[in-house]
Amino acid sequence: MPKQTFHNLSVEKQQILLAAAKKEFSRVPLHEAVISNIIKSSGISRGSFYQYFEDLEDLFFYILDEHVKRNSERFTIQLQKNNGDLLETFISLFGSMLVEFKSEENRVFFNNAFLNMNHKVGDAFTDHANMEHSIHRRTEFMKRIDCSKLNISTEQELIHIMRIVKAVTFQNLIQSFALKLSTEKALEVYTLEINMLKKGLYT
Amino acid sequence: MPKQTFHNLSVEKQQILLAAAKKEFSRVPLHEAVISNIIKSSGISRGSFYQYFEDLEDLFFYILDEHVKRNSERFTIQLQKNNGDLLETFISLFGSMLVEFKSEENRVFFNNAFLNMNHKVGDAFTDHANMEHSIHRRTEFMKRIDCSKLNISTEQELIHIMRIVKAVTFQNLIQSFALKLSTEKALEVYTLEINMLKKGLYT
DNA sequence: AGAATAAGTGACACACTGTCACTTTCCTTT
DNA sequence: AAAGGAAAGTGACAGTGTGTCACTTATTCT
Repeated sequence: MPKQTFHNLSVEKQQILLAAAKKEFSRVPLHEAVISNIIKSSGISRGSFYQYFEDLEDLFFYILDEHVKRNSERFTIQLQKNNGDLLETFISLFGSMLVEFKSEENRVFFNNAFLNMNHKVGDAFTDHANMEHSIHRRTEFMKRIDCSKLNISTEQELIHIMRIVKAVTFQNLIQSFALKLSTEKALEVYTLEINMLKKGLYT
Repeated sequence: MPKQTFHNLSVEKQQILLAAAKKEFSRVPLHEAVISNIIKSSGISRGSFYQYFEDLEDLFFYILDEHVKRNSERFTIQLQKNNGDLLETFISLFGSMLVEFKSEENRVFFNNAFLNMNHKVGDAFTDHANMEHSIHRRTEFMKRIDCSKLNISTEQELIHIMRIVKAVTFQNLIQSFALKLSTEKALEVYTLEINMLKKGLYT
Protein backbone atom coordinates (compact mmCIF):
# COMPACT_ATOMS: atom_id res chain seq x y z
CA MET A 1 0.00 0.00 0.00
CA PRO A 2 1.16 3.50 -0.81
CA LYS A 3 2.30 5.57 2.15
CA GLN A 4 0.27 8.44 3.53
CA THR A 5 2.58 10.87 1.74
CA PHE A 6 1.22 9.69 -1.57
CA HIS A 7 -2.37 10.30 -0.54
CA ASN A 8 -1.41 13.76 0.64
CA LEU A 9 -0.43 14.64 -2.90
CA SER A 10 -2.74 16.69 -5.09
CA VAL A 11 -4.97 14.54 -7.25
CA GLU A 12 -3.32 15.79 -10.44
CA LYS A 13 0.12 14.86 -9.22
CA GLN A 14 -1.15 11.42 -8.21
CA GLN A 15 -2.62 10.99 -11.67
CA ILE A 16 0.61 11.99 -13.38
CA LEU A 17 2.54 9.53 -11.28
CA LEU A 18 0.07 6.70 -11.83
CA ALA A 19 0.00 7.37 -15.55
CA ALA A 20 3.77 7.22 -15.71
CA ALA A 21 3.74 3.97 -13.76
CA LYS A 22 1.08 2.41 -15.93
CA LYS A 23 3.10 3.39 -18.97
CA GLU A 24 6.13 1.59 -17.58
CA PHE A 25 4.13 -1.48 -16.55
CA SER A 26 2.71 -1.54 -20.05
CA ARG A 27 6.17 -1.43 -21.58
CA VAL A 28 7.36 -4.49 -19.67
CA PRO A 29 6.12 -6.81 -16.92
CA LEU A 30 6.57 -5.91 -13.28
CA HIS A 31 9.89 -7.64 -12.89
CA GLU A 32 11.50 -5.81 -15.75
CA ALA A 33 10.02 -2.44 -14.93
CA VAL A 34 12.40 0.14 -13.50
CA ILE A 35 11.78 2.99 -11.13
CA SER A 36 14.13 5.22 -13.09
CA ASN A 37 11.72 5.36 -16.03
CA ILE A 38 8.76 6.23 -13.84
CA ILE A 39 10.49 9.08 -12.05
CA LYS A 40 11.91 10.38 -15.29
CA SER A 41 8.59 10.50 -17.08
CA SER A 42 6.66 11.85 -14.12
CA GLY A 43 9.31 14.37 -13.14
CA ILE A 44 9.73 13.43 -9.50
CA SER A 45 12.96 12.59 -7.75
CA ARG A 46 14.11 9.14 -6.73
CA GLY A 47 13.87 10.11 -3.07
CA SER A 48 10.27 11.17 -3.49
CA PHE A 49 9.32 7.87 -5.05
CA TYR A 50 10.41 6.07 -1.92
CA GLN A 51 8.46 8.50 0.17
CA TYR A 52 5.28 7.49 -1.65
CA PHE A 53 5.77 3.75 -2.09
CA GLU A 54 7.67 0.89 -0.53
CA ASP A 55 8.93 -0.24 -3.89
CA LEU A 56 7.82 -0.98 -7.44
CA GLU A 57 5.66 -3.91 -6.42
CA ASP A 58 3.78 -1.74 -3.98
CA LEU A 59 2.91 0.67 -6.76
CA PHE A 60 2.00 -2.09 -9.18
CA PHE A 61 -0.50 -3.74 -6.87
CA TYR A 62 -2.01 -0.39 -6.01
CA ILE A 63 -2.78 0.19 -9.66
CA LEU A 64 -4.08 -3.34 -10.07
CA ASP A 65 -6.30 -2.99 -7.02
CA GLU A 66 -7.92 0.11 -8.43
CA HIS A 67 -9.00 -1.90 -11.46
CA VAL A 68 -10.14 -4.78 -9.29
CA LYS A 69 -12.33 -2.50 -7.21
CA ARG A 70 -14.16 -1.32 -10.30
CA ASN A 71 -14.69 -4.94 -11.32
CA SER A 72 -16.04 -5.96 -7.93
CA GLU A 73 -18.69 -3.29 -8.19
CA ARG A 74 -19.60 -4.47 -11.64
CA PHE A 75 -19.93 -7.99 -10.31
CA THR A 76 -22.55 -7.02 -7.77
CA ILE A 77 -24.52 -5.06 -10.34
CA GLN A 78 -24.41 -7.85 -12.87
CA LEU A 79 -25.42 -10.44 -10.31
CA GLN A 80 -28.53 -8.40 -9.63
CA LYS A 81 -29.27 -8.05 -13.34
CA ASN A 82 -28.89 -11.79 -13.82
CA ASN A 83 -31.27 -12.54 -10.93
CA GLY A 84 -28.56 -14.19 -8.87
CA ASP A 85 -27.45 -16.59 -11.58
CA LEU A 86 -23.79 -17.01 -10.69
CA LEU A 87 -22.36 -18.46 -13.87
CA GLU A 88 -24.30 -16.14 -16.16
CA THR A 89 -22.86 -13.31 -14.13
CA PHE A 90 -19.35 -14.63 -14.68
CA ILE A 91 -20.00 -14.76 -18.41
CA SER A 92 -21.30 -11.18 -18.45
CA LEU A 93 -18.29 -10.05 -16.49
CA PHE A 94 -15.86 -11.90 -18.66
CA GLY A 95 -17.39 -10.13 -21.62
CA SER A 96 -17.06 -6.69 -20.10
CA MET A 97 -13.48 -7.38 -19.11
CA LEU A 98 -12.69 -8.28 -22.69
CA VAL A 99 -14.23 -4.99 -23.76
CA GLU A 100 -12.16 -3.16 -21.18
CA PHE A 101 -9.04 -4.79 -22.58
CA LYS A 102 -9.78 -3.59 -26.06
CA SER A 103 -8.43 -0.12 -25.39
CA GLU A 104 -4.73 -0.01 -26.16
CA GLU A 105 -3.94 1.53 -22.79
CA ASN A 106 -5.46 -1.30 -20.78
CA ARG A 107 -4.62 -4.11 -23.14
CA VAL A 108 -0.88 -3.83 -22.91
CA PHE A 109 -0.95 -3.34 -19.18
CA PHE A 110 -3.12 -6.36 -18.54
CA ASN A 111 -1.25 -8.39 -21.09
CA ASN A 112 1.84 -7.97 -18.95
CA ALA A 113 -0.11 -8.49 -15.76
CA PHE A 114 -1.83 -11.71 -16.82
CA LEU A 115 0.98 -13.34 -18.70
CA ASN A 116 3.25 -12.82 -15.72
CA MET A 117 0.63 -13.39 -13.13
CA ASN A 118 1.53 -15.06 -9.89
CA HIS A 119 -0.69 -16.00 -6.99
CA LYS A 120 -0.52 -12.46 -5.66
CA VAL A 121 -2.05 -11.13 -8.85
CA GLY A 122 -4.71 -13.82 -8.73
CA ASP A 123 -5.45 -13.04 -5.12
CA ALA A 124 -5.68 -9.35 -5.88
CA PHE A 125 -8.65 -10.14 -8.07
CA THR A 126 -10.39 -11.96 -5.29
CA ASP A 127 -10.03 -9.23 -2.71
CA HIS A 128 -7.86 -10.95 -0.17
CA ALA A 129 -6.41 -7.54 0.50
CA ASN A 130 -8.41 -6.20 3.43
CA MET A 131 -9.91 -9.21 5.11
CA GLU A 132 -12.36 -7.44 7.42
CA HIS A 133 -13.92 -5.49 4.63
CA SER A 134 -13.79 -8.51 2.38
CA ILE A 135 -15.46 -10.93 4.78
CA HIS A 136 -18.39 -8.61 5.24
CA ARG A 137 -18.70 -8.08 1.54
CA ARG A 138 -18.31 -11.77 0.82
CA THR A 139 -21.26 -12.82 2.98
CA GLU A 140 -23.25 -9.87 1.69
CA PHE A 141 -22.37 -10.97 -1.79
CA MET A 142 -23.17 -14.62 -1.28
CA LYS A 143 -26.62 -13.79 -0.04
CA ARG A 144 -27.42 -12.39 -3.46
CA ILE A 145 -26.57 -15.61 -5.24
CA ASP A 146 -29.50 -17.76 -6.27
CA CYS A 147 -28.48 -21.12 -4.82
CA SER A 148 -31.58 -22.98 -5.99
CA LYS A 149 -30.01 -23.65 -9.38
CA LEU A 150 -26.71 -24.71 -7.90
CA ASN A 151 -25.87 -28.32 -7.31
CA ILE A 152 -24.74 -27.87 -3.71
CA SER A 153 -25.85 -29.06 -0.33
CA THR A 154 -23.70 -26.95 2.00
CA GLU A 155 -22.48 -23.38 2.02
CA GLN A 156 -18.95 -24.73 1.97
CA GLU A 157 -19.58 -26.12 -1.48
CA LEU A 158 -20.52 -22.69 -2.73
CA ILE A 159 -17.01 -21.56 -1.92
CA HIS A 160 -15.63 -24.43 -3.97
CA ILE A 161 -17.85 -23.47 -6.87
CA MET A 162 -16.41 -19.97 -6.69
CA ARG A 163 -12.88 -21.37 -6.66
CA ILE A 164 -13.54 -23.60 -9.63
CA VAL A 165 -15.10 -20.88 -11.68
CA LYS A 166 -12.36 -18.46 -10.74
CA ALA A 167 -9.72 -20.95 -11.87
CA VAL A 168 -11.38 -21.50 -15.23
CA THR A 169 -11.97 -17.79 -15.69
CA PHE A 170 -8.34 -16.88 -15.14
CA GLN A 171 -7.15 -19.66 -17.36
CA ASN A 172 -9.35 -18.27 -20.11
CA LEU A 173 -8.23 -14.72 -19.52
CA ILE A 174 -4.59 -15.71 -19.67
CA GLN A 175 -5.11 -17.85 -22.76
CA SER A 176 -6.96 -15.07 -24.52
CA PHE A 177 -3.89 -12.90 -24.08
CA ALA A 178 -1.33 -15.59 -24.78
CA LEU A 179 -3.02 -16.69 -27.99
CA LYS A 180 -4.21 -13.18 -28.87
CA LEU A 181 -7.77 -14.39 -29.32
CA SER A 182 -10.42 -12.04 -30.67
CA THR A 183 -13.04 -10.88 -28.21
CA GLU A 184 -15.63 -13.06 -29.93
CA LYS A 185 -13.50 -16.19 -29.95
CA ALA A 186 -12.45 -15.74 -26.32
CA LEU A 187 -16.03 -15.29 -25.21
CA GLU A 188 -17.15 -18.28 -27.25
CA VAL A 189 -14.56 -20.58 -25.68
CA TYR A 190 -15.28 -19.27 -22.22
CA THR A 191 -19.03 -19.72 -22.59
CA LEU A 192 -18.52 -23.25 -23.84
CA GLU A 193 -16.37 -24.17 -20.88
CA ILE A 194 -18.71 -22.57 -18.37
CA ASN A 195 -21.58 -24.55 -19.87
CA MET A 196 -19.54 -27.72 -19.57
CA LEU A 197 -19.01 -26.85 -15.91
CA LYS A 198 -22.74 -26.46 -15.45
CA LYS A 199 -23.76 -29.79 -16.84
CA GLY A 200 -20.77 -31.72 -15.50
CA LEU A 201 -17.85 -33.49 -17.09
CA TYR A 202 -19.06 -37.04 -16.48
CA THR A 203 -22.28 -38.64 -17.68
CA MET B 1 17.21 -24.47 -23.67
CA PRO B 2 20.77 -24.95 -22.49
CA LYS B 3 23.41 -24.61 -25.18
CA GLN B 4 25.31 -27.58 -26.57
CA THR B 5 28.27 -26.65 -24.39
CA PHE B 6 26.30 -27.61 -21.34
CA HIS B 7 25.45 -31.03 -22.70
CA ASN B 8 29.10 -31.58 -23.55
CA LEU B 9 29.94 -31.30 -19.87
CA SER B 10 30.59 -34.42 -17.83
CA VAL B 11 27.49 -35.66 -16.06
CA GLU B 12 28.99 -34.93 -12.64
CA LYS B 13 29.71 -31.33 -13.54
CA GLN B 14 26.18 -30.95 -14.89
CA GLN B 15 24.81 -32.32 -11.65
CA ILE B 16 26.91 -29.96 -9.55
CA LEU B 17 25.70 -27.03 -11.58
CA LEU B 18 22.05 -28.08 -11.48
CA ALA B 19 22.24 -28.69 -7.74
CA ALA B 20 23.69 -25.23 -7.20
CA ALA B 21 20.95 -23.74 -9.35
CA LYS B 22 18.19 -25.62 -7.58
CA LYS B 23 19.59 -24.43 -4.28
CA GLU B 24 19.40 -20.84 -5.47
CA PHE B 25 15.89 -21.25 -6.89
CA SER B 26 14.88 -22.74 -3.57
CA ARG B 27 16.27 -19.79 -1.69
CA VAL B 28 14.22 -17.27 -3.65
CA PRO B 29 11.90 -17.20 -6.66
CA LEU B 30 13.28 -16.93 -10.16
CA HIS B 31 13.16 -13.17 -10.33
CA GLU B 32 15.18 -12.71 -7.17
CA ALA B 33 17.68 -15.43 -7.93
CA VAL B 34 21.15 -14.29 -8.93
CA ILE B 35 23.70 -15.89 -11.18
CA SER B 36 26.50 -14.85 -8.83
CA ASN B 37 25.31 -17.29 -6.17
CA ILE B 38 25.10 -20.18 -8.59
CA ILE B 39 28.56 -19.71 -10.01
CA LYS B 40 29.99 -19.19 -6.55
CA SER B 41 28.53 -22.38 -5.11
CA SER B 42 29.24 -24.49 -8.17
CA GLY B 43 32.72 -23.11 -8.71
CA ILE B 44 32.43 -22.09 -12.33
CA SER B 45 33.23 -18.70 -13.78
CA ARG B 46 30.72 -16.12 -14.88
CA GLY B 47 31.85 -16.47 -18.45
CA SER B 48 31.23 -20.21 -18.37
CA PHE B 49 27.71 -19.76 -17.14
CA TYR B 50 26.87 -17.78 -20.25
CA GLN B 51 28.45 -20.44 -22.38
CA TYR B 52 26.04 -23.00 -20.97
CA PHE B 53 22.81 -20.99 -20.72
CA GLU B 54 21.21 -17.95 -22.26
CA ASP B 55 20.37 -16.56 -18.84
CA LEU B 56 18.86 -17.52 -15.51
CA GLU B 57 15.41 -18.13 -16.93
CA ASP B 58 16.83 -20.58 -19.42
CA LEU B 59 18.36 -22.59 -16.60
CA PHE B 60 15.23 -22.39 -14.47
CA PHE B 61 12.94 -23.79 -17.14
CA TYR B 62 15.41 -26.51 -17.93
CA ILE B 63 15.22 -27.72 -14.35
CA LEU B 64 11.46 -27.40 -14.32
CA ASP B 65 11.14 -29.35 -17.56
CA GLU B 66 13.10 -32.24 -16.12
CA HIS B 67 10.51 -32.57 -13.38
CA VAL B 68 7.66 -32.20 -15.84
CA LYS B 69 9.00 -35.02 -18.00
CA ARG B 70 8.94 -37.39 -15.06
CA ASN B 71 5.36 -36.36 -14.35
CA SER B 72 4.24 -36.93 -17.92
CA GLU B 73 5.47 -40.47 -17.76
CA ARG B 74 3.67 -41.01 -14.52
CA PHE B 75 0.50 -39.69 -16.12
CA THR B 76 0.52 -42.29 -18.86
CA ILE B 77 1.19 -45.08 -16.39
CA GLN B 78 -1.54 -43.94 -14.04
CA LEU B 79 -4.05 -43.57 -16.86
CA GLN B 80 -3.46 -47.20 -17.74
CA LYS B 81 -3.85 -48.27 -14.12
CA ASN B 82 -7.10 -46.35 -13.85
CA ASN B 83 -8.48 -47.95 -17.00
CA GLY B 84 -8.60 -44.67 -18.89
CA ASP B 85 -10.58 -42.82 -16.24
CA LEU B 86 -9.30 -39.28 -16.76
CA LEU B 87 -10.33 -37.58 -13.56
CA GLU B 88 -9.32 -40.48 -11.34
CA THR B 89 -5.93 -40.27 -13.01
CA PHE B 90 -5.70 -36.59 -12.17
CA ILE B 91 -6.49 -37.37 -8.55
CA SER B 92 -3.81 -40.08 -8.42
CA LEU B 93 -1.32 -37.75 -9.96
CA PHE B 94 -2.19 -34.90 -7.67
CA GLY B 95 -1.54 -37.25 -4.79
CA SER B 96 1.85 -38.33 -6.02
CA MET B 97 2.86 -34.75 -6.66
CA LEU B 98 1.98 -33.90 -3.08
CA VAL B 99 4.18 -36.78 -1.97
CA GLU B 100 6.99 -35.52 -4.17
CA PHE B 101 6.70 -32.11 -2.55
CA LYS B 102 7.10 -33.55 0.90
CA SER B 103 10.86 -33.78 0.60
CA GLU B 104 12.46 -30.56 1.78
CA GLU B 105 14.52 -30.27 -1.37
CA ASN B 106 11.56 -30.27 -3.72
CA ARG B 107 9.12 -28.48 -1.48
CA VAL B 108 10.99 -25.21 -1.27
CA PHE B 109 11.80 -25.22 -4.95
CA PHE B 110 8.22 -25.82 -6.03
CA ASN B 111 6.92 -23.45 -3.44
CA ASN B 112 8.84 -20.70 -5.20
CA ALA B 113 7.88 -22.01 -8.61
CA PHE B 114 4.15 -22.23 -7.94
CA LEU B 115 3.67 -19.13 -5.89
CA ASN B 116 5.41 -17.12 -8.57
CA MET B 117 4.05 -19.05 -11.46
CA ASN B 118 3.29 -17.31 -14.69
CA HIS B 119 1.81 -18.71 -17.86
CA LYS B 120 5.22 -19.98 -18.93
CA VAL B 121 5.43 -22.15 -15.84
CA GLY B 122 1.89 -23.37 -16.41
CA ASP B 123 2.64 -24.12 -20.03
CA ALA B 124 5.79 -26.00 -19.06
CA PHE B 125 3.59 -28.45 -17.23
CA THR B 126 1.50 -29.04 -20.30
CA ASP B 127 4.36 -29.77 -22.61
CA HIS B 128 4.07 -26.90 -25.04
CA ALA B 129 7.83 -27.07 -25.27
CA ASN B 130 8.51 -29.26 -28.27
CA MET B 131 5.37 -29.22 -30.37
CA GLU B 132 6.20 -32.05 -32.77
CA HIS B 133 6.93 -34.46 -30.01
CA SER B 134 4.04 -33.18 -27.99
CA ILE B 135 1.42 -33.45 -30.74
CA HIS B 136 2.29 -37.06 -31.35
CA ARG B 137 2.21 -37.81 -27.68
CA ARG B 138 -1.01 -35.88 -27.21
CA THR B 139 -2.98 -37.94 -29.74
CA GLU B 140 -1.33 -41.09 -28.44
CA PHE B 141 -2.33 -40.02 -24.99
CA MET B 142 -5.89 -39.12 -25.84
CA LYS B 143 -6.49 -42.52 -27.38
CA ARG B 144 -5.92 -44.06 -23.99
CA ILE B 145 -8.65 -42.00 -22.35
CA ASP B 146 -11.92 -43.80 -21.79
CA CYS B 147 -14.35 -41.33 -23.34
CA SER B 148 -17.47 -43.38 -22.63
CA LYS B 149 -17.76 -41.91 -19.15
CA LEU B 150 -17.16 -38.38 -20.34
CA ASN B 151 -19.99 -36.01 -21.07
CA ILE B 152 -18.70 -34.96 -24.49
CA SER B 153 -19.88 -35.22 -28.07
CA THR B 154 -16.82 -34.03 -29.99
CA GLU B 155 -13.09 -34.48 -29.65
CA GLN B 156 -12.81 -30.72 -29.30
CA GLU B 157 -14.71 -30.94 -26.05
CA LEU B 158 -12.16 -33.35 -24.67
CA ILE B 159 -9.56 -30.63 -25.04
CA HIS B 160 -11.77 -28.29 -23.05
CA ILE B 161 -12.15 -30.89 -20.34
CA MET B 162 -8.39 -31.09 -20.13
CA ARG B 163 -8.16 -27.32 -19.89
CA ILE B 164 -10.75 -27.14 -17.16
CA VAL B 165 -9.18 -29.87 -15.10
CA LYS B 166 -5.75 -28.39 -15.58
CA ALA B 167 -6.98 -25.00 -14.35
CA VAL B 168 -8.54 -26.49 -11.24
CA THR B 169 -5.51 -28.65 -10.59
CA PHE B 170 -3.09 -25.74 -10.67
CA GLN B 171 -5.32 -23.61 -8.55
CA ASN B 172 -5.29 -26.39 -5.95
CA LEU B 173 -1.56 -26.87 -6.18
CA ILE B 174 -0.94 -23.18 -5.69
CA GLN B 175 -3.40 -22.93 -2.84
CA SER B 176 -1.86 -25.93 -1.11
CA PHE B 177 1.43 -24.07 -1.07
CA ALA B 178 0.03 -20.67 -0.26
CA LEU B 179 -2.03 -21.94 2.66
CA LYS B 180 0.54 -24.59 3.63
CA LEU B 181 -2.11 -27.29 3.62
CA SER B 182 -1.27 -30.77 4.82
CA THR B 183 -1.08 -33.48 2.18
CA GLU B 184 -4.32 -34.97 3.45
CA LYS B 185 -6.23 -31.70 3.49
CA ALA B 186 -4.99 -30.71 0.05
CA LEU B 187 -5.99 -34.04 -1.42
CA GLU B 188 -9.36 -33.90 0.28
CA VAL B 189 -10.18 -30.47 -1.12
CA TYR B 190 -8.94 -31.43 -4.57
CA THR B 191 -10.97 -34.64 -4.64
CA LEU B 192 -14.06 -32.73 -3.58
CA GLU B 193 -13.66 -30.20 -6.34
CA ILE B 194 -12.95 -32.83 -8.98
CA ASN B 195 -16.10 -34.65 -7.93
CA MET B 196 -18.05 -31.41 -8.23
CA LEU B 197 -16.66 -31.06 -11.73
CA LYS B 198 -17.84 -34.57 -12.56
CA LYS B 199 -21.43 -34.12 -11.52
CA GLY B 200 -21.74 -30.53 -12.67
CA LEU B 201 -22.28 -27.23 -10.89
CA TYR B 202 -25.90 -26.76 -11.86
CA THR B 203 -28.84 -29.03 -11.12
C1' DA C 1 54.31 -31.39 -32.84
C1' DG C 2 51.60 -27.83 -34.55
C1' DA C 3 47.36 -25.90 -35.99
C1' DA C 4 42.65 -25.35 -35.43
C1' DT C 5 38.78 -25.46 -32.66
C1' DA C 6 36.34 -25.39 -28.32
C1' DA C 7 35.97 -24.20 -23.49
C1' DG C 8 36.98 -21.30 -19.65
C1' DT C 9 38.06 -16.85 -17.34
C1' DG C 10 37.45 -12.52 -14.73
C1' DA C 11 37.88 -7.53 -15.20
C1' DC C 12 34.99 -4.17 -16.96
C1' DA C 13 31.29 -1.01 -18.42
C1' DC C 14 26.86 -0.34 -17.57
C1' DA C 15 22.36 -0.31 -15.08
C1' DC C 16 19.50 -0.14 -11.29
C1' DT C 17 18.35 0.05 -6.32
C1' DG C 18 17.57 2.01 -1.72
C1' DT C 19 19.46 5.42 1.53
C1' DC C 20 20.74 9.56 3.79
C1' DA C 21 22.33 14.10 4.86
C1' DC C 22 20.77 18.04 3.17
C1' DT C 23 17.45 21.68 1.16
C1' DT C 24 13.03 23.52 0.35
C1' DT C 25 8.25 24.14 1.28
C1' DC C 26 4.39 24.37 4.18
C1' DC C 27 1.99 25.42 8.27
C1' DT C 28 1.36 26.92 12.98
C1' DT C 29 1.96 30.04 16.65
C1' DT C 30 2.90 34.21 18.55
C1' DA D 1 4.54 38.77 9.25
C1' DA D 2 8.48 36.47 11.40
C1' DA D 3 10.15 32.45 13.62
C1' DG D 4 10.50 27.90 13.96
C1' DG D 5 9.30 23.14 13.58
C1' DA D 6 7.38 19.44 10.76
C1' DA D 7 6.74 17.43 6.38
C1' DA D 8 8.14 16.83 1.70
C1' DG D 9 11.60 16.78 -1.79
C1' DT D 10 16.29 15.95 -3.61
C1' DG D 11 20.24 13.68 -5.95
C1' DA D 12 24.85 11.88 -5.09
C1' DC D 13 26.44 7.69 -3.49
C1' DA D 14 27.58 2.90 -2.13
C1' DG D 15 26.29 -1.45 -3.12
C1' DT D 16 25.07 -5.20 -6.08
C1' DG D 17 23.93 -7.23 -9.93
C1' DT D 18 24.32 -8.27 -15.29
C1' DG D 19 26.23 -9.52 -19.89
C1' DT D 20 30.43 -9.05 -22.71
C1' DC D 21 34.91 -9.53 -24.57
C1' DA D 22 39.76 -9.96 -25.26
C1' DC D 23 42.42 -13.22 -23.56
C1' DT D 24 44.13 -17.89 -21.68
C1' DT D 25 43.89 -22.80 -21.39
C1' DA D 26 42.47 -27.34 -22.97
C1' DT D 27 41.18 -30.59 -26.48
C1' DT D 28 41.04 -32.57 -30.93
C1' DC D 29 42.66 -33.38 -35.49
C1' DT D 30 46.18 -34.07 -39.15
